[in-house]
Amino acid sequence: MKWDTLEEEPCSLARTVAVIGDRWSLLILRECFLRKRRFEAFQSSLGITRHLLAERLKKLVRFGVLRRIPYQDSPKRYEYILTQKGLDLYPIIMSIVHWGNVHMVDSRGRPMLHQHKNCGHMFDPVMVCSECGEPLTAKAVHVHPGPGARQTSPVHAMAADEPKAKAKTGT
Amino acid sequence: MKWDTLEEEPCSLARTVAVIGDRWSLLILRECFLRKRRFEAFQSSLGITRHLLAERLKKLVRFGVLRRIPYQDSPKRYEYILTQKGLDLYPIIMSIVHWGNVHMVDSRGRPMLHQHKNCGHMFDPVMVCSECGEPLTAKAVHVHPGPGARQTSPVHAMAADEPKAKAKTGT
DNA sequence: GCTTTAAAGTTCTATTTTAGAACTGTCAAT
DNA sequence: ATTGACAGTTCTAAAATAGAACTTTAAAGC
Repeated sequence: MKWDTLEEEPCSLARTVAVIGDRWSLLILRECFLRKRRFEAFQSSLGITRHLLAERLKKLVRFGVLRRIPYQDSPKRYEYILTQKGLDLYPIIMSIVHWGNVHMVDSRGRPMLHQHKNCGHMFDPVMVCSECGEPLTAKAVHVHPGPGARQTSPVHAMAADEPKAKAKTGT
Repeated sequence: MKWDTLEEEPCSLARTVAVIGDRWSLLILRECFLRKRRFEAFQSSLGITRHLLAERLKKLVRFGVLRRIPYQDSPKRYEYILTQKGLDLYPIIMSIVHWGNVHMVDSRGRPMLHQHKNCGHMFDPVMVCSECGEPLTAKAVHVHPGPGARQTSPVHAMAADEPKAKAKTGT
């Protein structure tokens, strides 16, 4: 499986991974959510090579996660800001941070705390069911193929109840 | 920044990315949450090279996300199952899937639907505040340095207002 | 008994990606 | 006239990945 085919897989996880599933993209997005917007700012705080940074920014813009906006004209200069599509990545970012908070902290404690402006409290993110509001666990969820599920050749589907099918050796 | 230093950054996102921040790890985890457990099963449904699969599985075991358990003795055979630490990745996986459902679907619709066993409904995951229960958005969250924040030079944690510090280019 | 098959890896080379550093072009300030 | 900031681009060396073949242990088929 190559990077460009990933994006076309009948799997929402694979498609999202095609956009943000590499270390640098996620770190760049962290900076974006911390209000960083400029090439130099990303580069110096991440230590990413300029070459890769340019490439990743282009990719994020191409996928509509960031928008490239001129902020001065003399020498044309641009900054990168999150689109709504990009802002919608917030639950992903927060759940990644939360897992790190719970499972990867050292003795000194959390590097960062989050305060909810609405209620004023320090909080953790919790993922709940849109219908009943209960916290979600893997075991409490049943997976069904949706309308966009693969139904072409019998080659590897990724639905929950995949039979034994596939063995991509046969085409 | 190298992969191994990433794990030691004073940032929960970076530390988590050190564990699961590459395309194959995330796809392997998808399979784990879909009840796949064996080397051959991962390999044939993902099309990952055997070499990389072996390496990624080792890494996930090393970080305590998967446990390697023998399921027969004659020729020793092992399978990989999620630990509690691994199961705790569920919100990350689900929010990735959800973003793909919202922003990366084609005309055919979602590849997969999720049903909550507790309430019986098809649902979407929603991330809420642990304190007030309201849905979270990036703009409604204020970030503070925590006890584990970087404290070497002047305060700059990777909080919202990092100056330019650490310009690796000089002085 | 001999060959094939299966699982779970390991080993090998060719190709692609990434790291690290230097270079480019445009303007403002010194 | 020179320096510095910004947003990149270009180059080579080093690292990671793809793709395929090979290994080991033991059961199954002939």
